[in-house]
Amino acid sequence: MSVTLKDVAQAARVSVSTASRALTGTGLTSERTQQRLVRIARRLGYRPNPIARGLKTGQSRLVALLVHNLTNASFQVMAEVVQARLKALGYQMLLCIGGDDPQQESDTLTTLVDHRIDGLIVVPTGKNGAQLKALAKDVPIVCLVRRDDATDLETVLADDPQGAYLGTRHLIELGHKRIGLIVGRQDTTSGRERLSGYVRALREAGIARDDTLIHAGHFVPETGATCARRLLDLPRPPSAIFVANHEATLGVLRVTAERNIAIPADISLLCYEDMPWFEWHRPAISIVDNGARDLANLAVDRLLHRMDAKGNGREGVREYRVGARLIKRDSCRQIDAPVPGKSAKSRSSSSKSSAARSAKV
Amino acid sequence: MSVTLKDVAQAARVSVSTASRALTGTGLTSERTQQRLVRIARRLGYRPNPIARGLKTGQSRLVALLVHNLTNASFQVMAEVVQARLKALGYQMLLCIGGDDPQQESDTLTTLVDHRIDGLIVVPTGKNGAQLKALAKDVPIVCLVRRDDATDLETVLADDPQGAYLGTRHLIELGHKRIGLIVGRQDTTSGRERLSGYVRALREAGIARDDTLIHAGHFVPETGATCARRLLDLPRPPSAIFVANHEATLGVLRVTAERNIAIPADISLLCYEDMPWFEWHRPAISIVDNGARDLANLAVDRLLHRMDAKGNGREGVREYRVGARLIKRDSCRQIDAPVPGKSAKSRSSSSKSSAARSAKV
DNA sequence: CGATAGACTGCAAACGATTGCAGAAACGCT
DNA sequence: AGCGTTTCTGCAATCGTTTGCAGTCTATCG
Repeated sequence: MSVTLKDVAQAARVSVSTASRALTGTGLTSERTQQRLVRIARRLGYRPNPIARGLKTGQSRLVALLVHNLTNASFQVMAEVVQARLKALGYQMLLCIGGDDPQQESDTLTTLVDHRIDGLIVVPTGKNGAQLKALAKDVPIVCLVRRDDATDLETVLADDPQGAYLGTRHLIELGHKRIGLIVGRQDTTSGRERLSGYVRALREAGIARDDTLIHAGHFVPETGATCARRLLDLPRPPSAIFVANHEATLGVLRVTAERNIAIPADISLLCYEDMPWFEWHRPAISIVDNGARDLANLAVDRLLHRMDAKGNGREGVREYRVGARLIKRDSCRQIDAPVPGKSAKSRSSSSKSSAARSAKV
Repeated sequence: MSVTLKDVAQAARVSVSTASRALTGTGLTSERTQQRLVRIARRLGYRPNPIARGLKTGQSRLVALLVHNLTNASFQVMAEVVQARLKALGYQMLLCIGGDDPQQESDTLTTLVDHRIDGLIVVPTGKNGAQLKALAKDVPIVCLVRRDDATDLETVLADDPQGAYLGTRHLIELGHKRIGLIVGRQDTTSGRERLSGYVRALREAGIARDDTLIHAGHFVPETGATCARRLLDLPRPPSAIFVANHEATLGVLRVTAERNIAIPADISLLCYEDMPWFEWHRPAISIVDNGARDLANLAVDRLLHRMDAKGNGREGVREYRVGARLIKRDSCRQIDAPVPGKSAKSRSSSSKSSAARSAKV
């Protein structure tokens, strides 16, 4: 069917081994035959068979990326970045979707090593540490976004403590004193770390922590809705909500829309992790960007590094943090300074919705 | 490193060939040895090496899916569906992102066949027909969502004429007479077909086609914004907008928000292809669902079919349509019947935003 | 001019499976 | 018992590469 090395060798009247050496550029052939073979190979349209090559070399030119889903915007950009980087290097990406389910993760992992992947970037569920550790002996592995505490794998993490800190500080600087926090489950690293960043910012600003303003929950929109309602139903509702649970954002938005609460006039909103439509939304939604793109890039860097330095001793650094950054858009507003009689303009601009709110809430 | 067939054979004191036959279940071994070998293989943790197997059989157990991006929600669910189906069948999915760029598509295609993929599902750019056609001789291929007119490949398409027809009819049934259409480029199948569905519904209802209400453009949010503005700036603006260009939706939404136009009070909005947040948005956005999930499933079905019936003569059907369906949510409203003096309630509910609109538009 | 190093090249054995062919064993039949 | 079938097993080739080893050739040096 397709043209093989043998065909090229025959056409050039050399042996297969010479052809191989010339085309892989192992430098053990004379300049002249090398060039000649390259030319002939091109003319014949020779393309090496990765399967045959893989059988001999034990490499597949396949790198797998295992994420939970593709709904999460961060995973989307990670998949896109990883795929683009790898393709440029002549690798193909095997994209696997594990659904954050340990069983699926485990199955997938075994079939992946069966396929002799050359490397793996994985967002671990955290429940298959032993297996991952074992596989790491055969295949370079880099963990992404989450750490699997049962392993000592190299891990690329978002700087959630810092991100949450930056976000909270931003709100504080805008004059907010009562800041609601909607955050992820506290049995996840990101959930805990974001809470701690929030707390730190508060502490630095000398604002007392108020636990009625802090709500943790699952990574689903419903969480956002129920938490938002609780926050808004408080006797003294917050003037800003920091939704540090990406998946909860939709729920929060729905509740504010239902209650006709204007953003940012009535309440400021700061979210976590970007979505393509955030900047198209009116008001455009300010966020703390977890740096999905950078995370993916760094993960690829680290993976490539390990793939090159095959099996050399363990290195020093095993955990990398990618800086988070604040992207200010239009969903957070400056709280009127406590100086009276100067806030006429801003008040009037929000009067309509404030009225609507007091009427409905 | 890992346990090979030879190891199993040795442990069982049979030849490699017998082991192979027993484990692949080619039925040429006695029941007893078969069972024995299976047991031993399991005990030893034998897992066949797909690379070695692939070299001999010419199969890789790899199926590729080539889409334009992962931002589009339809592609996301397609990727998830395809991956899930394939995994269940013991295939791995190679996900490639071509960015709707012919050059990238072409490159990707060649490396994919290099890797001896067993099958390919592709959303074609339409510019590499010749190449696709050539590859189809070696690999089963199914086109998805778009047709490549230069080929006679089996193709799974959304029923866009019907979808657009359903959507338009829905709006007409709600009493709308002036329906703005924002649709995709007219050099794409979907762009043309959706326009035709719209026109047909209008014709059936005896509504004259008004070309000032029809805007076609690229598949980007900006298109939505500019088209929406044109529509709204019309002397007699439409009472409903049908955004039959998925990517344009964000732009439309932004413009209505900026101009404080209430949906559906001031204008009804019907979109095309679902997004996870559409039902969380307030108002929840009504859509015509293109059936991404069904499309993906059918594509997999057809591909598997071709992969089984390897190389048998061409069949009859080469084009499949997957039905679109209307999902009614809250962004389209019934236009007040032309009977006067009975519309007090609905008018009052929209009065605020109408006022705002007249003030700003 | 002969020896020797150096630079290329080819032979053949892998890699781990599948598979055609032929031999061996078991069985039934006359 | 002898023979033909049937059923199972093993040998060895094969898929397309890579690579250790040994051999050939040329050039250089004493």
